[in-house]
Amino acid sequence: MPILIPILQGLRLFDSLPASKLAEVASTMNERRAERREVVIKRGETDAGLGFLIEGRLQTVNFTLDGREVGIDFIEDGDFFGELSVIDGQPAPEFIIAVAPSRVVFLERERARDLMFSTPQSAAAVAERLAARMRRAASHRSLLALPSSFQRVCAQLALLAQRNGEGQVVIVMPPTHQEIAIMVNTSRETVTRTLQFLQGLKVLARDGNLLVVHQPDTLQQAADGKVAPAKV
Amino acid sequence: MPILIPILQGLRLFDSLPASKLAEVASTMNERRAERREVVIKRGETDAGLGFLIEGRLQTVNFTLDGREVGIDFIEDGDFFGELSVIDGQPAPEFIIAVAPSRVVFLERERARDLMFSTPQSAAAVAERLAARMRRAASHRSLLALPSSFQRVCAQLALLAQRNGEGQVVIVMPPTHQEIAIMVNTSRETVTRTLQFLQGLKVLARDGNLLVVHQPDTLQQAADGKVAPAKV
DNA sequence: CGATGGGTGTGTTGTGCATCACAAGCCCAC
DNA sequence: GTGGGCTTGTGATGCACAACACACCCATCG
Repeated sequence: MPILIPILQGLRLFDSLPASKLAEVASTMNERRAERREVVIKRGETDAGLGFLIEGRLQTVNFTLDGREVGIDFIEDGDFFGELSVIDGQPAPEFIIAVAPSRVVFLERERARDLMFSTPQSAAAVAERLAARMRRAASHRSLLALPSSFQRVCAQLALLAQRNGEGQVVIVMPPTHQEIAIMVNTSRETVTRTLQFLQGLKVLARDGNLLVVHQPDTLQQAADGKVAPAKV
Repeated sequence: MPILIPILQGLRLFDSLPASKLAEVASTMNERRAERREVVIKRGETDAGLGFLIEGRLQTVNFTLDGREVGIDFIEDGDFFGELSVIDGQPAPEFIIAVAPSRVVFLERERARDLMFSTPQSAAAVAERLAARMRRAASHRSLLALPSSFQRVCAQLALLAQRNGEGQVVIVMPPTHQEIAIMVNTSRETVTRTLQFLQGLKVLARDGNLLVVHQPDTLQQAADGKVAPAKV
């Protein structure tokens, strides 16, 4: 799995590891492919180990008692996941589901723990990753406080957008309306209507499996409540 | 500050530290008192260091662009806070405010970092703490997905409730309605109405600066949507 | 090539709750 | 005490949006 090694290095977890050791670790990891909607880690599992997302996109979701889906976070390629159970040995608090065809590899729990805490550098790198996640969670929490669902959808879109090679701002493999809806506590229909509105303003345009953001600034203004659909 | 030492030990961050070293660390920490509504850490600060809450209760809050308050989390006594900036050196993402008269101590940033990552045990303890926070954040996220604000208030109350010495379930130093409201994305008035309803059912009762939960199970059912106020 | 099914687009209806407005407690300071 | 500041209680109003119900689109697959 030669392609794996640069990816692992990119994670900074393994900086202090000699290349030979890294290769050995990589050899113990088994790759797995996940299609859309496939569950990668089930809630309640304890031994899934530490996962790395090579490509694709995952979403952590939970379910309320009444069966409603709740989206917690998106995991983009290059990130890891399932670290909570690795760290504290407790069951996974939520499901992790592929929202795009994905390639993942797992590192067995004990091995991952050893790597994480064996050196101060790697421990610090792990802590930094967790801190980054906490910050994401906090900003997402603020997003949820936006008064109108229209704003929340726009803000979430702004978070998903990235600048690609040609200087365009795009959302690759856009999640379905439903998947966006559960992230921002709204209904699928409201997401549809918001996207319709934005496309009407030429802020967004669909292009195959790419969602092009033609006016990132307008999108941001919409998230801030400065642009809103006319009231009927 | 002799009382400080058992508290620090309780945090498990310092398990691997000899008592003499611990005493030395404790001596570098300066205690501070914070009254209600006082800001303990400002958003944007980078050098606050690692804080420990000896007694009282803190709340991490943020503000949306339009000036609306957003409650992120409550910090109970015995916990630490401000760890994100210590770990990654980035500015604090939100404000930390005392919601009850509190005593806090701070450990200077570099020193805290050293302690956190000097040994694998302490690094693991830190990671476990962060993991616990992530779990709290995730469950709070699910709470926010509850369809009715009535349920969200009840669920938040259930989270705040603790069993005290006499086997009663109580909420000590209950936060104000406003402080609860911003935690669960609702209005102060709705919190008031919910509490009125629960008191009418004798589920809750006010007793000085104590909120007694007479029927914890009913409270939980209310959070699950099984008990609700009659529609007008 | 039609069938199947997941995803998307759109109108309608009802209601939960934010918002406003103000009254009434409560508690601390002076 | 008594005043003045936060906190809590409660009614009236309007509107945003969830929920429902269908139509339509377009992949993919036998």
